[in-house]
Amino acid sequence: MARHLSPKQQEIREREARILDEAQAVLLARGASAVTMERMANAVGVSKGTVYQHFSSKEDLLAAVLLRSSDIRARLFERAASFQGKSRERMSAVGAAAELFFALYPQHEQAERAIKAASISEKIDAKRAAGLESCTFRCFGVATGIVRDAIASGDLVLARGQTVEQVCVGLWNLYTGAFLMRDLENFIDEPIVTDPMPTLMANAQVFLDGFGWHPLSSDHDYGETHQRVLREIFPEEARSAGLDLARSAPVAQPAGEGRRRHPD
Amino acid sequence: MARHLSPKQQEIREREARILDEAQAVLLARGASAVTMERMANAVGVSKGTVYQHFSSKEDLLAAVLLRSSDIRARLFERAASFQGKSRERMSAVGAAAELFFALYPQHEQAERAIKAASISEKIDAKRAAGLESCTFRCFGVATGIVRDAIASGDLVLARGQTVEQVCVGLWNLYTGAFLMRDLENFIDEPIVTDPMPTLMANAQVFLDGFGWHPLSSDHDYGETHQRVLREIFPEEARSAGLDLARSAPVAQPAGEGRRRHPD
DNA sequence: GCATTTCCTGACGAACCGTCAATAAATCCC
DNA sequence: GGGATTTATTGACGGTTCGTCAGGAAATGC
Repeated sequence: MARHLSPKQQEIREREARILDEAQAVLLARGASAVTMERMANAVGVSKGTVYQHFSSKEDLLAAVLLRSSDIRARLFERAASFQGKSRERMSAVGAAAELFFALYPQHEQAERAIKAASISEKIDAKRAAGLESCTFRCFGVATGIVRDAIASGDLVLARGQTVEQVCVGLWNLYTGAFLMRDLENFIDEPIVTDPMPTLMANAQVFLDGFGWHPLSSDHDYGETHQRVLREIFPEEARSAGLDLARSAPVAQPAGEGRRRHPD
Repeated sequence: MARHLSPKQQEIREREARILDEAQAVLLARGASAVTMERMANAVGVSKGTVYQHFSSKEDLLAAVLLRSSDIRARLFERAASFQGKSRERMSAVGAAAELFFALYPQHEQAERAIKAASISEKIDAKRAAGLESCTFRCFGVATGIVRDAIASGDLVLARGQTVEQVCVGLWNLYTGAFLMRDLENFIDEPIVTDPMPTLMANAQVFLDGFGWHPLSSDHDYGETHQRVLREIFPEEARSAGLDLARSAPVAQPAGEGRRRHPD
């Protein structure tokens, strides 16, 4: 990595971060269409041309926002995998990491949708595109590693035709589908699930039960594991996310009302 | 419903369908950014202003595309629920409907992403927005009905804290997550799953096994059920989708290569 | 066949993207 | 320090698209 940055280079680098901060904030508050290059320029006190020196296009800027949060997600996953416990507890720790990420970086989904809707991946810097891909692979790598450990230790025995990837893809789909749902519900009046998060966690455990990954959820309190993961691995993050570290087993809630809507 | 349309009204109505056809085709072939109001106007031989008489904005046009396919999806779900068989077979039939829809209307996801990325739901006609919402509820209604039947017949016994909605939301998330993945993979070089469809179907069964929904997949060949559903309920659609009606149990495939990419 | 309503048009203003020649600032080197 | 050279910055500009609307064309009513 490049050490010894000149004052100017230092300033440029820091400005890039400020542009990303601004883009992230606007993305979350007013949607991707409100992220205009001119607005970003004004927000950090430069002209449009200068913003284009950082990002080759609007899509590239959004990709940079996405890359920043994707990297954080990959780090959270990697930290989660270091949890000391049985294989299925470690996988649950990754689930907790996903939940945290979901709470802490709500603009991630927005950015992802905006990029995929508009592009035309040619508009994104090749290095950034490769970085994004690599973040996804790091996440999958963590998950497949845990599944392999589970098989090696005998906690998990895959049935004929089942694969390690299948387990990971299923969990990934379950989570991304739930994250998608959260975002879509900002658009409709009557939410389908009142509180999607506990439902998601419960469903992930059901899915793992379906593979017969031991210990089954009937034999172990994964809600407790989840709390332990938050306390032991992510105390800082859990606090910022406003998660109650004392709450117990997460299950679907009966009912509620008055959910926030898409801000304008 | 309005009967007796004057020739002019007939023409207007038919023109609207042609605009939707064109938008759908362009959406699929070149992405949402290529769907411009002027292009649509030229495609059907009218001026831009006339297109705006049908759709109040570009987002509204895309919402109309989405509504058309959403309605078809709801119909497919409703037909699937009429499959004669055990409760879990009926739920598998809904899964088959989802698969068919997925294959037949690939632009659906594109439209959904484009709308949700840009809007600002205020830009969409209220009636259309309500229609979209209602399609989702019809789909969920089908699913919850089957789950309730399963409980009533004793095929499914929910554990403490589990809810009917949880089952449906889990399946929905699994499917939407997988559909999302298919689209995203058009953007990356090395696909994570070679053939996502069989993996998805297998995972849905794993998920239902996790709830202990009888008969378990170890006691019944749901691949065979799937084929029967295609033959008995959706012969027409399965043929257009190019699905092999003779193929047996769908499971994850080992490997392959040369997948299509985002067309340009 | 004429009055009225309804529909259609394309020019227009506004917003945004991305470029680039001119200008300003930073850096290098003696 | 200061002049030469490299690098960074600016904002006006051309191009595209959105959505509007006054005026003209076509359909409908009587």
